[in-house]
Amino acid sequence: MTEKRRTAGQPDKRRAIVDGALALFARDGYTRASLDAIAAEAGVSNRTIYNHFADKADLFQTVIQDSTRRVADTMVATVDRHLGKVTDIESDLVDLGLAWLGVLTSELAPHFALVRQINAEADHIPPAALKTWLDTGPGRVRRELAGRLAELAERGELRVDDPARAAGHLMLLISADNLTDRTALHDPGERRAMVTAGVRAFLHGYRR
Amino acid sequence: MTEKRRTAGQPDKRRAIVDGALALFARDGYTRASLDAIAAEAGVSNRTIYNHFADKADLFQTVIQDSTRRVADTMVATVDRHLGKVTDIESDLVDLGLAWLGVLTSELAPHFALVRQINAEADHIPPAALKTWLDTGPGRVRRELAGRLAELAERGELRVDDPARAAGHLMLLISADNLTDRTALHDPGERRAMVTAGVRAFLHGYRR
DNA sequence: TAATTACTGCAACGATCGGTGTAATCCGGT
DNA sequence: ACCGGATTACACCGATCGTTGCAGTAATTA
Repeated sequence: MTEKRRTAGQPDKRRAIVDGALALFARDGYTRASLDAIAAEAGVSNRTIYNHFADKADLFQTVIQDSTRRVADTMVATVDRHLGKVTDIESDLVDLGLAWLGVLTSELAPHFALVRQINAEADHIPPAALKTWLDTGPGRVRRELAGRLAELAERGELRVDDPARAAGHLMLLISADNLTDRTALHDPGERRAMVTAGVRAFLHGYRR
Repeated sequence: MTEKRRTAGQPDKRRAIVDGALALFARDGYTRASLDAIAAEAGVSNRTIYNHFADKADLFQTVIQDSTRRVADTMVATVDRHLGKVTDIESDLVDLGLAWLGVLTSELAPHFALVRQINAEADHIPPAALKTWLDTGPGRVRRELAGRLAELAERGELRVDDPARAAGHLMLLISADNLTDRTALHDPGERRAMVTAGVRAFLHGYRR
């Protein structure tokens, strides 16, 4: 044996399958996305999919784990890049928010459609898999952001009782319109307005 | 003719169908929910569904419109009840938040699972239907809440540049954990903590 | 009473889909 | 040149599903 294999089949085929499956699962959902369509999207035979994965559910969970790890890596790096050294907290948070929205509309965009599928399909996903996704995906990003906010609190820049909750609030406020009018994400002016308003709300609130 | 009919069939059967379809569409999604299962849930013959609706898509859109109107009515009434006369803004907002979460976990809960299905299925829903849903559902509630916040701003209680955006922020902060750890919604202590933290963030922000 | 309407149960059709078996082919390693 | 695993195309099975047709029945109306 020349190379140790963690999984069956050729790695490039496996990658093509996972990528194609992500595109179709994200757009069509678990039930509507057929394995024939996924095979065609991946440029692979239907039969080959079963050489790499036990069944459709196995492929789905693999796609979730793979895409989640990639996006969480990017998100964590984005948080560290913008909150590693903070000079002006308001403008730095705005920059973080703009970078955040940049990820939402990047080539990683299908992942967030997949997240919507997960949220809709939660009752039909094994609880253990849901737990793993929550912990390695949004949970991990939130912990990273919470740590940065705690640092800023120790330096006296912020007043944060519960860093994890504050991180959740900031994530929501930065991409507020992502949950209602998603078309706003593609207009640069709207993006800036949404982020600045979110950051201002996060910092100052609406009292008085 | 003794009574004018806006739609075919007997009204009670129609109501049973729409209610059963809501339960199954919300839990299983559009594709997975079968018309046989919906008919069984409604205590109605499969064939009767086609007496009231053209096809599955027609039923789905009807369910969306029906459930959306009901929930929006409840939400608007909740907003008016808690923000009609405001004495202590912080405690009144907390009460609104608790009532808000009460709706999320009430017998109207299936609606919000349906909303998750809509968000996942958006690419497969006619844009006109999506627009109508957004306008008569969350949009309507947000406008109502924005009007109340604008009142409070005029009275000098709040500082609000964009009432619609502020309303969106408040809605997000009040039910922050609804988008990640939905199990927190069923623990009274967690609910109170989530709402109070959200309201405090909305009013005061995290600066200093 | 007669007629209209709605509901029901059942069968059936065509299509789609997940999954499997099989035989042929391709390709890297020895 | 040989071998073994990987890939492919194709056919197939059983199940599910949306939808329709049809005949019978109950209820409401003229």
